[in-house]
Amino acid sequence: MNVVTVRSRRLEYSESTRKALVGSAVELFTKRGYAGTSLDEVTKRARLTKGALYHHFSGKQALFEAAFDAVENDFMLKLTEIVSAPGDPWDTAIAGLRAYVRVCLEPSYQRIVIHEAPVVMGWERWREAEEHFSYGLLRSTIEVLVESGELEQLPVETMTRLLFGALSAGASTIAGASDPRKASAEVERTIVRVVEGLRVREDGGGGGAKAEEESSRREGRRSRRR
Amino acid sequence: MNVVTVRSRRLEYSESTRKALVGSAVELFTKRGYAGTSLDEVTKRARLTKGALYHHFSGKQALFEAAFDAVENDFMLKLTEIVSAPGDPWDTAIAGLRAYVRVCLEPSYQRIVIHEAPVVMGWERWREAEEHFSYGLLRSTIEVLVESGELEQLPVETMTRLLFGALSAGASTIAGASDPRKASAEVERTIVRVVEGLRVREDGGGGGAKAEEESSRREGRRSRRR
DNA sequence: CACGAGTACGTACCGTCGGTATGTCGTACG
DNA sequence: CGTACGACATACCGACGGTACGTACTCGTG
Repeated sequence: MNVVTVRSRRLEYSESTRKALVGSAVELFTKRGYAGTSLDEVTKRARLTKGALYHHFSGKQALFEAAFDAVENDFMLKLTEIVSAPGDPWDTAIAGLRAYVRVCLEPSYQRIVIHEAPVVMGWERWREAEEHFSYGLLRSTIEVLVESGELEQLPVETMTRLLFGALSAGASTIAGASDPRKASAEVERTIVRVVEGLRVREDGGGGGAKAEEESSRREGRRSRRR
Repeated sequence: MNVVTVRSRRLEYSESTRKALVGSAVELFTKRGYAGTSLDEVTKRARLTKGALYHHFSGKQALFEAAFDAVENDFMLKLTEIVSAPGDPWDTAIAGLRAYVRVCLEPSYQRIVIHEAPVVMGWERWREAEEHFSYGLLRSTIEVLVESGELEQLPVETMTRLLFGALSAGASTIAGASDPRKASAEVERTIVRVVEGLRVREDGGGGGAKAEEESSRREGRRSRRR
């Protein structure tokens, strides 16, 4: 039984055209946005026709989602290896934050993932997709920090959302700034400061007082939610 | 020269149809989004035709911006009076935060202002428009807090952007949650905690200052505790 | 009151674009 | 070597944004 079937030439061609379509879509969606991009443009740029497009994708939305996945996969590889690197969890998390801010400078990520996707795919579906990418990454990072006692005991889900929103806004700020380098530095500094504001302050006798004060938020710790 | 011209009957009619169009647009944009709403639908719902629409607005975008302005004006009135109320700046700011979270529960604000507007109007134009509304409000609030020494000395512009992003994300979270009331409470608590993390730590003894801060419902806390 | 002017719409139409139906060509396979 | 199927191309449809033009009504003026 030949488990590994010989890659036929047909499949190779097919995959190639598919990649061409997605690549073209990423470029055009980045440049002109979803509504501003016509499928004829996409196929023309890929030296194909709508027939090819509708053979590989069920429609414009599906093409967009493919482009979305492509962009996400592209950028998330670097981030995962940064975040999952060994070392002090706090430091690696901060490093991840900085790296993410840099990722957000990429126009394709900026426009497709952050701006257009929630509208095109619908907010719910976008959130669902993001679970596998940057959002999930941020979430797991926060989870680790909370469980290791570095971060304040707050609902992880909510905290992730808020931080994610702040990061996205920071990304937009940088991308739209007249001096991106300066903006990038400011965003980095501010976001790091925000996160440090959420850090548990271990001070001599603070531990006891804090344990008392956390009485109302026990659930955030245990419940895995759903 | 008659500065106060007599309101002619025609102008009254005209204004009425204009309002009908905007109202219809707000409803439909909220329900089906920008792309999912056809102008024929909008005009039909307002018992008019495209002729009327294109007489009052230059196109679909302009209609959307009118709807955007209407929604913003509607909700920002309450917020401004909350934020500009006399009293301890910190407390009123926190109250404003809470109020804003509640505003974000409104579907029209959620969809039109937060989600669709940046894509439809373009991010730059959206930001510019927001200067006159919620964004500007948040910014001036933060400015006051920084100048009064309550908040950490960070770039006001950047801090506003990040906080605004966090708030928007919180709004989205609430709107998309299966239990909006619970989500709303969590978002409120978390965002308040984030802001308090940015508060200047006036301490004799490290973080001990936050010992009794748990309830966040201390109204009469105007003692600056220097 | 007559009347011209201009505004506030309605109607018919055009171009574009997403999507579909159908044709065609090459490759794998018996 | 024929045939079945996958990988496209081509032609076309309907919906929708936008435009051109026609019309009725209002308002100022003599």
